[in-house]
Amino acid sequence: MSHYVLVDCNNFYVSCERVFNPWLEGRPVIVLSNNDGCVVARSQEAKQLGIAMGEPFFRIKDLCSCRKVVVYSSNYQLYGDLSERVMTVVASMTQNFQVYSIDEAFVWFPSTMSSQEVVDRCVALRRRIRQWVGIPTSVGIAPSKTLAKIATKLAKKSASGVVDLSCPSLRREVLKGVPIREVWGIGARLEAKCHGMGVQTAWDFCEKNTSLIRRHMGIVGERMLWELRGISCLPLEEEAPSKKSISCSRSFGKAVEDQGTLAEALSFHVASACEKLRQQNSCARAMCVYAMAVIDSSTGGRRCFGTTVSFPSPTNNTPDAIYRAKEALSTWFCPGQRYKKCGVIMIDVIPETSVDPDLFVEEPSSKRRHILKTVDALNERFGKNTIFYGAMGVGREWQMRCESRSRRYTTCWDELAVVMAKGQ
DNA sequence: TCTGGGGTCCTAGGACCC
DNA sequence: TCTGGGGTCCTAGGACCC
Repeated sequence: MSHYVLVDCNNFYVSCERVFNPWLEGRPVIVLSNNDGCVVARSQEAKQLGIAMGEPFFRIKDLCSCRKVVVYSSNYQLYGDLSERVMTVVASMTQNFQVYSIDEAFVWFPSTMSSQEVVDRCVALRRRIRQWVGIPTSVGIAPSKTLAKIATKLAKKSASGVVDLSCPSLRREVLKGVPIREVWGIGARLEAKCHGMGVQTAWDFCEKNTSLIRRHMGIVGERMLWELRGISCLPLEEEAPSKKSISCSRSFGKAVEDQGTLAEALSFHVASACEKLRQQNSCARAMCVYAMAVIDSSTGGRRCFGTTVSFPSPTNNTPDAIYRAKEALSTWFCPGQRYKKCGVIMIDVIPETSVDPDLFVEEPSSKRRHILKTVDALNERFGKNTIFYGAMGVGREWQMRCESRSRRYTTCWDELAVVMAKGQ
């Protein structure tokens, strides 16, 4: 039986902040979503204060100030960079691994390795991530990904930070104590369905008849069943597949009412989306351009405006896409609305290599492609938006709130950490 | 005043084809 | 009298994840 391992960074965003601000250790710390909307990461101390994941910030503002909770806006450049460093360490110590999210990686070890060898490797890996990057992790080991998820959850509460669920009898005891909602893939709806079938714990689920689960929960349910029984159905995906759609959107710091500002914000998102397309060597056949307006501030009622534009030929060309987005905007823009958010979604994304040249559309010359590559390279090297299109605007007053962002210590020359030598 | 952003997979049903 | 069998593609909606 081979071994699936999940390496999960503890309270990742909070841990990133603590790397550069050690005084945050032992204190309640939270990190907010974009636009300082809601809570997306909490330190252990903040969890103990009863602050829930996803809680809107304005509701706990008072609690935070009276309990001295340290509040950060999210700093994705910092988190993204530290995530890459963690993944580099994982890659250096393992053969087969999958980056699953910004703070998680699955690792696979062959059945020729004994459980003890796997545990030893995980302990070493965990120690090295902590020492080289400064991020604490929890590691779970099991015969399937779904069980490894459960093992990792237990590891968060264990002293060693590593939990091995390879032993079937141990697994049985553990699963009896795991509520079905905590199983990977069970959300609110499926939880209710499970309760309806008399399933309360992961173990209850394991004991159900396979065809019954198949009937009620489809192929997804059956896979979960086998995974929980220790038969792996979800393989390691080492190559990140290309995205089939790419979306860029943001809420505004304050409501926007004029077309010019909306056009700037949309151009900004189009530029990000095209950059992402080029990064994965893809083009989009079409693009959805939309904005949301508040129609009733008392209920938060919203109305969505938008259109889908088909490109004459699949593209990842920023200026062309900006032109089309502005054209689209003028078809649905409605004066007097208070827009709260806007964005674009690139759809029908295909590999650049499979774009057939169109006889009737002018081919983007190699010169134009070269310009885009150069822009991307400059922004990669000197920081996001070092150079950008005029259509994206300069002041960008529409940008979201991020009132308490920490410095981008590892990605911005102007924001490096400053170390003072102690005077004599 | 006030609630983020970015994705994936599966299924069912309709349209259409041979 | 009386209407097959097998398949694909597309879309909308549902559910979930971090």
